[in-house]
Amino acid sequence: MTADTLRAQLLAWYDAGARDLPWRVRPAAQASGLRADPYRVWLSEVMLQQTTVPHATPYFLKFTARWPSVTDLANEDDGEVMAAWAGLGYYARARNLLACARAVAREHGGVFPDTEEGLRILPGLGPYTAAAVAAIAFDRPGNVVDGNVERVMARLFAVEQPLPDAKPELKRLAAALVRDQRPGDWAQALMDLGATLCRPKAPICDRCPVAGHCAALATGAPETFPRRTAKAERPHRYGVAYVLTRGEEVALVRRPPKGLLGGMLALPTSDWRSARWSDAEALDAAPADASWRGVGEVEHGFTHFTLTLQLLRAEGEADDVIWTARRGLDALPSVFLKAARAGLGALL
DNA sequence: GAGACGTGGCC
DNA sequence: TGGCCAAGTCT
Repeated sequence: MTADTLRAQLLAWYDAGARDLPWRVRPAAQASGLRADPYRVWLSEVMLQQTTVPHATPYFLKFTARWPSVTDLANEDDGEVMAAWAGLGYYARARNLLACARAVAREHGGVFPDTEEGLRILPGLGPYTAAAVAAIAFDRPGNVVDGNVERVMARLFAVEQPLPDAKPELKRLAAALVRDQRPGDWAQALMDLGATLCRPKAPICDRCPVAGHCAALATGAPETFPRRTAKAERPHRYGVAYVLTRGEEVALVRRPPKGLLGGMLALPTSDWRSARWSDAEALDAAPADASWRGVGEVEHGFTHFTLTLQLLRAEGEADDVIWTARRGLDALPSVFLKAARAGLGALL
């Protein structure tokens, strides 16, 4: 059958050239009985949600060196894990990571459930991650569908319906290719194809092992798949960030546990709104009575809005802040690291 | 179920 | 340079 031919071609390509990634056990090694560690598979999958391999890899190495097992992670303090995650983004992932590790440690004796259904209940494991961990770590057949797989399906079958409406159809097409044989390798082969050859822009079709099956290639413009509906434009917001120093230390605050940058350390800020802040308004919202002076601004793009942070700097005292040495600033999310650097640099 | 939720790289 | 994009989940 065509589907089985396609599978055989893609798996052969994967066997010959699977990427060597720190959390992966390559097919040849699996043949000698080596299996992937569920903890490492889970950790990598969570870090890779909406995140590129180059960005996630150093974090994965840092986490596994510091917390070699899920129990080690479960026993760590929240602040330490949030600080280690700083810069990776989507911080709800870090909060759920800890909640999941503690659930596995407390309710499952430190052993991950070995089925998709069992995994799906854990915090931070949605349909994709539960299926991926079940397939990769436990060799459970399942339909592992992420953005790569959606793109590959949209191209193989030249799906005209635009994303995100096409998601159910793409998932159905992917399901029709799943078999009981080598489910983990199949999932990773599909994702490797999407990441290396069947890329969003400039796909490398002349090296694709399944180009002969690709309806999008046959149209002459494979890169135009998947179709997408136009996105709404991002609004702009303004806020004031306060860089308060006491000698070599900087005043930080802990953000509320939910919402944007929830649970992370931050510079004190005003509210964020659609209008720029006047000097008087900015002084009014300051966390301390001090000789504030403007030291410029920084701009930062979030997923759903663009933020301009007007920077005010002063030397002084304040209550309810966390005084932090400059070295500790690497626990800040990128937006505040950028603001802190700009504000402190202005003082030199 | 539509919107919230980060970041850095690329062209 | 600014919009697009990357191994999604939660509410």
